[in-house]
Amino acid sequence: MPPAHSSEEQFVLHWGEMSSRWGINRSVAQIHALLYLSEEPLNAEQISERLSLARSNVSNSLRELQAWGIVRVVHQLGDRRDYFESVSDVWDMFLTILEQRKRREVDPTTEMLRECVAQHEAQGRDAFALARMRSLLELLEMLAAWYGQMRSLSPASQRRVLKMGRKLTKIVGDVRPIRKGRRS
Amino acid sequence: MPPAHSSEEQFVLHWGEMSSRWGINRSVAQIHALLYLSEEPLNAEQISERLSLARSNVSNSLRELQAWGIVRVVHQLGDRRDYFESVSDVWDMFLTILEQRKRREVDPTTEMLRECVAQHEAQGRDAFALARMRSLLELLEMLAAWYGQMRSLSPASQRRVLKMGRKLTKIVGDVRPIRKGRRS
DNA sequence: CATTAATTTCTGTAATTACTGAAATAGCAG
DNA sequence: CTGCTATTTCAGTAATTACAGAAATTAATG
Repeated sequence: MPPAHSSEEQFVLHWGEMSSRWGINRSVAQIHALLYLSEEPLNAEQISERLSLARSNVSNSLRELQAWGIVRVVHQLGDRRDYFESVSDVWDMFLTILEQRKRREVDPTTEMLRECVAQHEAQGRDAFALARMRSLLELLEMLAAWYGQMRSLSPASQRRVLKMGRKLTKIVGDVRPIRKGRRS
Repeated sequence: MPPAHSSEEQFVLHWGEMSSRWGINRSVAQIHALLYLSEEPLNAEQISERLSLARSNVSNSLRELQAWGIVRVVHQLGDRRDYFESVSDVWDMFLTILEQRKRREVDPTTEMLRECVAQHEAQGRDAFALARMRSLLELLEMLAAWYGQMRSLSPASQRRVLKMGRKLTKIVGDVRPIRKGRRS
């Protein structure tokens, strides 16, 4: 075991703690953190040792990370074990996670809403509820459309949009940088 | 109880199912869904009945919804019970949730990263790990900056940015709407 | 100040989710 | 085919989280 609490370990540990807020489990997050900081790929055995996790747990967690698309398997010559490495580009990683979250969290919700709206229209009873469902659906569709367009830009342009910020303010012609007094 | 499986109920039920993906619990989601579809505010008793949940559960869930800022308490004249209603504007609701998630999920992570980077610099051992932590931190800070600027726009302008989409493509001067062949 | 209604806090239980260790499977080397 | 190593699946256990019901608190009314 490496010297207790190197700052790499700090990071791995903290990343693991954050995990619950992000809706993934600790093992998965810790493994990802470890791989992200590691210059060379690691195999399951090494990960299992470093983090004191059961091999089976490591195996499953690695599978999940691969499903998310942020960890890849690579091979060393003359070694038949699987080695794993994290996607290195943070922007790429961010987009990948965003895409996955959209797929898992937003898309099914949109689909469900569409069905609810359709069904509600058919039996057409409560106009108020219908209107509310519709505006929710509209929002989700607008967001999805925007996301789709951003995604169609080259990574370079995506970064550019992100860095534009202030300039956007002018383009969009906003005179009043409103100061919402809401809550607190 | 309304006729089994009106589409309002469908919505409430489905919303409850989605909840786990969104990282909140079923009761909270169901209550929010119910309030969102309800034209008039409801009190805890009514909610408890409608959804067959324990009063205490309803009470706690309502508190959580208020903490999220998407449900408010209102009062009827001559009735000392608390009545609750959902924020009605979906855009407002969206921003509120985004803000909260940033506060709970992103900000602490950023803070933690800053500490890790500082500490790592101090003891300055593994340059590779340090570089990776730095680029992660950079990304988070960039996103936070962008978010801050968007938030400073008036709601109207925010919507405008959202609807711009295609136009942004030109402003940002992207010629090649890249088609990333990544995965499937 | 006592009574009653409304709400919250607390405690135990149920349900879910995460994890381990053992057993099974897959795949390569001789 | 046989033995060996890496990986996965599975079944049981531990830990966490969600929830119900009772008890306690708060607040209003007469």
